Amino acid sequence: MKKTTLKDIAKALNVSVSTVSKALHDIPEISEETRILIQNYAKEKNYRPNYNALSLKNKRSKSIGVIIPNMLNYFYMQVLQGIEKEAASHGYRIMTTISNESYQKEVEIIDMLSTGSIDGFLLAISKETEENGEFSHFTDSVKFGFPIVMFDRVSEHVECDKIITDDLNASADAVSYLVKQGCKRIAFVSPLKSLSIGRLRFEGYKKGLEQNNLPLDPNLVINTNEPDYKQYDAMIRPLYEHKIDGIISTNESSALSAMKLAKEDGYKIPEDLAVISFANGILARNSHPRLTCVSQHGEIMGAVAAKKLIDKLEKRDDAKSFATEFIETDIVVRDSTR
Amino acid sequence: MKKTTLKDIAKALNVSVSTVSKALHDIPEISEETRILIQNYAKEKNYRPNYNALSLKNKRSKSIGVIIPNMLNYFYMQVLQGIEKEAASHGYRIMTTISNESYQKEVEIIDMLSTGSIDGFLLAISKETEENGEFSHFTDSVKFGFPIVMFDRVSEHVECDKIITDDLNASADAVSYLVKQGCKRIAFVSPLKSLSIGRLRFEGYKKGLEQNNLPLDPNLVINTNEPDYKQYDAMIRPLYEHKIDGIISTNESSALSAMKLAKEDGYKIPEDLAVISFANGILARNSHPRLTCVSQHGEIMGAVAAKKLIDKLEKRDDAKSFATEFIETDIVVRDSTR
DNA sequence: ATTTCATGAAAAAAACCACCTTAAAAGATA
DNA sequence: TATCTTTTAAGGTGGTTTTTTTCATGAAAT
Repeated sequence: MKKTTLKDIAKALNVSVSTVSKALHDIPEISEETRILIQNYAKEKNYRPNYNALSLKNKRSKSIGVIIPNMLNYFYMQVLQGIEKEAASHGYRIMTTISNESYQKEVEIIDMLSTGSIDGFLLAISKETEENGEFSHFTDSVKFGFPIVMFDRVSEHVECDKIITDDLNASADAVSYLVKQGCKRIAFVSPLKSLSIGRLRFEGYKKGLEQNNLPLDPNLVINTNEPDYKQYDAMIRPLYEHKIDGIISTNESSALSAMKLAKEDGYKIPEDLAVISFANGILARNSHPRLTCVSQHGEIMGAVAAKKLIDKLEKRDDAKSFATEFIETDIVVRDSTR
Repeated sequence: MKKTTLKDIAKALNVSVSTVSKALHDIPEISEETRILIQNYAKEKNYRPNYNALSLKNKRSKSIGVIIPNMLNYFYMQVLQGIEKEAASHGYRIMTTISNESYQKEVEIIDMLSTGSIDGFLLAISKETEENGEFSHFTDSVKFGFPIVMFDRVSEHVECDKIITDDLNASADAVSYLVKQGCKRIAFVSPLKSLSIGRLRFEGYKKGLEQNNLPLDPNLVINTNEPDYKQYDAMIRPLYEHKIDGIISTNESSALSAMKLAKEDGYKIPEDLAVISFANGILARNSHPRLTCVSQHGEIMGAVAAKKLIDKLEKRDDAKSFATEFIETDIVVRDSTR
């Protein structure tokens, strides 16, 4: 079976193509009689306009390109879900791609999608790109009329809208939260040193200590770039020789590693050691004890980012001015803190 | 800045549009000199043919529509990752959508994408659709020339290619594995009663018992439809009054619930109770004890499904004949079994 | 009362979007 | 003149939009 086109309808009803088009758009120059006739027939044949023809004519595809660094990440999946829902509710479809943390892949994706397939990008910068500081593929894309809204992992070197977690303050708040629990020697554990989020969370940690008149002890800081598990354990273990009573970790699995090692060293959680972690994913809900988290609201971040891009595409938002929006965090208290 | 079109190049070099097109396609009837000139200019201007124009002309978009019931599912994300990689390697892009387990959403998605946006579908059937047995949107789609390859959750009522886990035999194998560990009273715990995978795993459980000459004790079977956590705990708890020594669960969180309750009842894992679960996700790797799993190779499933669809689209595969392919499972041994 | 012509509605035709294909024409060479 | 190369022009993809054409009506003129 073949999809019905305007031409098919025109031929069947013995009218011209333009008459059909106008009738379906309720344009008044078509007589009531003809219009009803055409509309009924179109409905009967389940007519749907061809998307490619529309895109070609309108110079916009009502599609959004999404670049995710890594799909096996609960937070990004929440963001993606938020994007998909928001986009769908505005009649946009999304093309999902994975950069796999590779700069080269990012370049290829942008090149491949900048051909009328999409109207703009939603993306989180890959690790490699963030490390090598090469952002011209993004700025070029914007120059060629494909607006970008970055989420979570952003760069100050690209002029575009950005939606991020207020990592700095969230981190500082986490410190304050632990202090209220009575913690005095709070460690910071992060494998995200080279990412902007890693830096901000570390800054927030320092700010939090300062706000609470606690000293910054370098012995209590593990700030590194994704080591393998064994290395990581070896780095974390010495912490426990410093009588710590609180840990802030920038991701879930760090927190789990730290808790595992702490238990081996005889710490009781949360009595001797309170643990709070960024990223409120599946692990946090299912760990023993269940993790207290700085919850990042990925779905909201995705929805906000999508909305922002769509506003830009539909000119409800000034194309020349860019804003950075912060998504609030919550502390979800579970069993790893008192 | 504006994207370069064939017309732009033609005007700039003072030749006709078709000359440019032919030159870029290395068609021999264009002179060496002209060809080089045009190709260089095109490269310089970073010319890319417009996707919509191509799709319109060729009546194919080189895009695949993917319908996932739920994004916050590690297994489906592995599948999606496999799909994306395989598709990208063949020059296909994917449009990712979420049915959110809803029949209505599924219908809308198919309707929205069957407009030239995509050439075919990769999908896992939503729970609601599987329950109400209404599949005409799928069969219609196939009739209208949009082939479907189903993965994981499939239906025997739709004629199309299917890629599934060999759930029945995987489940039977899991029983045999536990029996080899010395288990004699093996329980089956599943919240997926109404899904085809749930049924098959239960069949496999029964087959496995039979193969090992063990009786089927209804007291050892919890087969239900997604209860809430508390209900579920209440259903599982009575198991431990029946002196079970093994558990097969059809999903990770069931296994974790069961292990939690078992520990509360004084069972030691894996000494008193061996636990094996379907779905080899993040939870399994991070639980205490770490879960032995029937690993499903989601990425392979995605890649195989994508390959199958692309073969069909490019007529390397007979459009009229449909096959069901099984993806092998492995048992990944961790600490919840001996 | 008949013809003429303006008016306006309704419908059809044509142009355009960017690209590809193919048939035809032009030009060069033998 | 015939043959071969190179270029041009036309037509098609499905839709929207602008321009043209058609046709009926009614008023004014004969």
